Amino acid sequence: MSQPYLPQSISTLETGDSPHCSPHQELDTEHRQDLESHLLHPRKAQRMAEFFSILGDPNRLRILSLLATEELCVCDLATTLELTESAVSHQLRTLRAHRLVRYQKRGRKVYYYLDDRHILDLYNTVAEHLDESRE
Amino acid sequence: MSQPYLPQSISTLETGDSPHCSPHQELDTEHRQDLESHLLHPRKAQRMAEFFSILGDPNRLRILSLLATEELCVCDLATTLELTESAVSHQLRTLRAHRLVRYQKRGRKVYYYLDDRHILDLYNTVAEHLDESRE
DNA sequence: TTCTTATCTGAACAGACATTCATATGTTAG
DNA sequence: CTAACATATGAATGTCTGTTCAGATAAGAA
Repeated sequence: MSQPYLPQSISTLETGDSPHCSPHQELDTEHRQDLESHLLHPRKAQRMAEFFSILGDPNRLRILSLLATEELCVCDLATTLELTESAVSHQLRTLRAHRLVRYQKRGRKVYYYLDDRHILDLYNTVAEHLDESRE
Repeated sequence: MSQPYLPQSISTLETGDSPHCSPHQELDTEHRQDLESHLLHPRKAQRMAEFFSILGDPNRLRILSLLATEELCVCDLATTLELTESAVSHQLRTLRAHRLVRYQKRGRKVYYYLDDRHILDLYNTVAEHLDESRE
């Protein structure tokens, strides 16, 4: 269905000799509609971006790496990561708000655990990706 | 091998009645070493975070969504996304620097295309994830 | 009750970052 | 050559965000 994204596909793009970006002569209507059908809707783009942004912090990733094995309380996370308990709590708040983690109170401690195994899939996919692209 | 991450695993954590976070009585050495063996190394955490951060911008995601179908020049991207060509160029610079896209000059235009199909996998995984978690 | 402990929260500060604007580079057409 | 076009780049600006600090809340211990 969809064209390959490699350079060889250039030929499928240029449907003639007319350049696209002339002042008032843009993409022909047909091609333009085709393009926009593949374009990510702003709302979904926003939600996906927010999701990726949450994983875009080293300390949040390290928290998740620990919670991937077992649930932990704030203080254990803080000591293991060598971070302030406040900093960890703030990060957990973010992770909680976006449903990446859940928590369960036991006594005066609060144990956090991963909410969704999908996170682990993503986590592993990227880890592998980075391993492949050297170092 | 690894423990499940669900609340039920609490019992496997507490190896006794001694709380973890007492002032000077932290995690017992054995458990601490076990934890740290699963902890993401700061360097790798940093690299993974940078990678996720790149996907953490709506306009970059929209650019990628278009390049997923076919390669495009800066001006076509700009008009389709209704962004300044300068803004698009800056974003492409970022995507280029982190090897998410490549480019090929043809005449005075520069055509960009995805560098790696892994990006699409990630993209789709998250898209599905967000679809599942309602809306 | 009072005193710790564990966590949370809001404000404030600093750093990162996306866009805009102006300008520079490079390419094709005339 | 010059003019128009496509893209790249640097500085400046406004916004977002992660941490720290101080204080609040809550729960067990004495």
